Amino acid sequence: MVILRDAGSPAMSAAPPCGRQTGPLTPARQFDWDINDTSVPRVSRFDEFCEWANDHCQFVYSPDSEEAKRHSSGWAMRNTNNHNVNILKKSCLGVLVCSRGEQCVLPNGERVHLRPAICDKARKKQQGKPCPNRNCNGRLVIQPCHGHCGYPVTHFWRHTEYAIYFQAKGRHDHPQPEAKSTSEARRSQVNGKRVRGIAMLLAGRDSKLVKRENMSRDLDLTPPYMCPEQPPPLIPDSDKGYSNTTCSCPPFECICTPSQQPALSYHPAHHLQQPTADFWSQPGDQHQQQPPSHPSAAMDQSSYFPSPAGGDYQQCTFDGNSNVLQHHPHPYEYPAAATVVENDAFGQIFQTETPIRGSGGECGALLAAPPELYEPQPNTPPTFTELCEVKSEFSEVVKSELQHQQQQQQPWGNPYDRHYPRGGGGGYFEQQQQQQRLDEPMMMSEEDDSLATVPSEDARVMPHHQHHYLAAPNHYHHQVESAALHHGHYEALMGASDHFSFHESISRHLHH
DNA sequence: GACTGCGGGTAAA
DNA sequence: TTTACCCGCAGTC
Ligand SMILES: [Zn+2]
Ligand SMILES: [Zn+2]
Repeated sequence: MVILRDAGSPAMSAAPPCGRQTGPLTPARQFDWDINDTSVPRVSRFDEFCEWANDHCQFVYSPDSEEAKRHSSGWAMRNTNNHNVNILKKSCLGVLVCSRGEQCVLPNGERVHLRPAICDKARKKQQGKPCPNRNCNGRLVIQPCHGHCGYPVTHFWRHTEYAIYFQAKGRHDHPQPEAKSTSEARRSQVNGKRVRGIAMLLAGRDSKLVKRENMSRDLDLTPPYMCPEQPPPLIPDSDKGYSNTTCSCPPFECICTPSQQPALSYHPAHHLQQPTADFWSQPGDQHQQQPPSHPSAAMDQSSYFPSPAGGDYQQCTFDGNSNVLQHHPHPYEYPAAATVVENDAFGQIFQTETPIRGSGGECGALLAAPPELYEPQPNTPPTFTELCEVKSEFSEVVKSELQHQQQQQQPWGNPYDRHYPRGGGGGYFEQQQQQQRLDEPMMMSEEDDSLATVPSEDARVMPHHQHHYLAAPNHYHHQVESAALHHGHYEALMGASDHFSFHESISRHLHH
């Protein structure tokens, strides 16, 4: 069954640079679907893959999109157990920055924004290592993400036979980490190759990002086209009982107003491109659930894909762990994705003639480290091997120095931690935190589980452990000329606020 | 070794 | 009950 939407519908799609699609720009975007919906709309055109999705946004990718199949993202997203095999949830790990913060400036004026390792073990190793900026004696620390109501931004991925649905919740309150391709390139180049674009690397930028940013500028894309500050809420206000200037942010159900938007918000060139939903598909007669009562969803509401999550809308949800499965003919699993080739970044990375060694001393404090480690060697840009050796050698030095600092009651802290000593702080928790830094690099996040919320009613319908991905034919792709679907679902955010207490898990770790 | 996805489990609200 | 997080496993690269 194919349901055409009015071509002139207010729901017409916008055409941001990321997830680009043809169509007029429309300031008001609305989301016609939610990742948790019982059914999601079929679309006739897909979004271009958006590597730096930010803010509350949604995309529908082709099932053939390698990036989408890999659930890749420029942000460092780690898997989260939401106890729902049909919807993959990932949460942001933030960015690896220098503990000296603003004081640490690379020769090219950029700052160190490394990509946190997804693996906990690897991430632990990263933290506390000396800042790769030769002019700096800071250490690498994680700047956690608080972009989703104080919690890390979350990404949700859902696969159907016909498309891959993506939904992001939250706006990153930290700089972009280096792109994955950059990080991978660096790892693969650790053995000996001379690194020319080190500043670029350390700043966490690659050609793709730069390219996108440039594209963004060229297109003069500004909110609301990129990321509306106040896009329509996913759930009609009337349904949730909020005014349209508020949001619901569980578990606090905060009432945010536009003025409460965090001042610090990073807007990569991301885009709220929505695919054109030409019709709503009906995969079968099962689970005909009432579709969302979106004003914009003026279509046959009986033709939806059943949702693996089932149930109704939830906004700013943090996922439950109900075991919800198959309720839907196209479970989440799919064949292993093919390798994604991202080589242009690599090429460009090593073209910049910016040695890591700078001339100045932007970062003043000295560290009890072997002087040679920091001694300027103006004519010999370091290789990554050197860099890693330095890191490695220095890690022990750092460790002992940290212990010394602790003894001296002058622990170094992560200025990005919510419990970073500010003013007169220094309570029990903070002391514990400091201890944690010394004994064991802080494990920032692990798999958090959450799920794209799964209403329990529908949850029980799904059998457990059926992981079959049905190859997605593209046959519907050209069936209908577009009407549009788009959106701009957005939930007002609290953003990164100091009033949020630091993660309980950290505290748990501290007690060990 | 690192990334990725899965999933059993805990704790707190 | 919901949600965030812990932790281990297995497959892959
Ligand atoms: Zn630094
Ligand atoms: Zn983030």
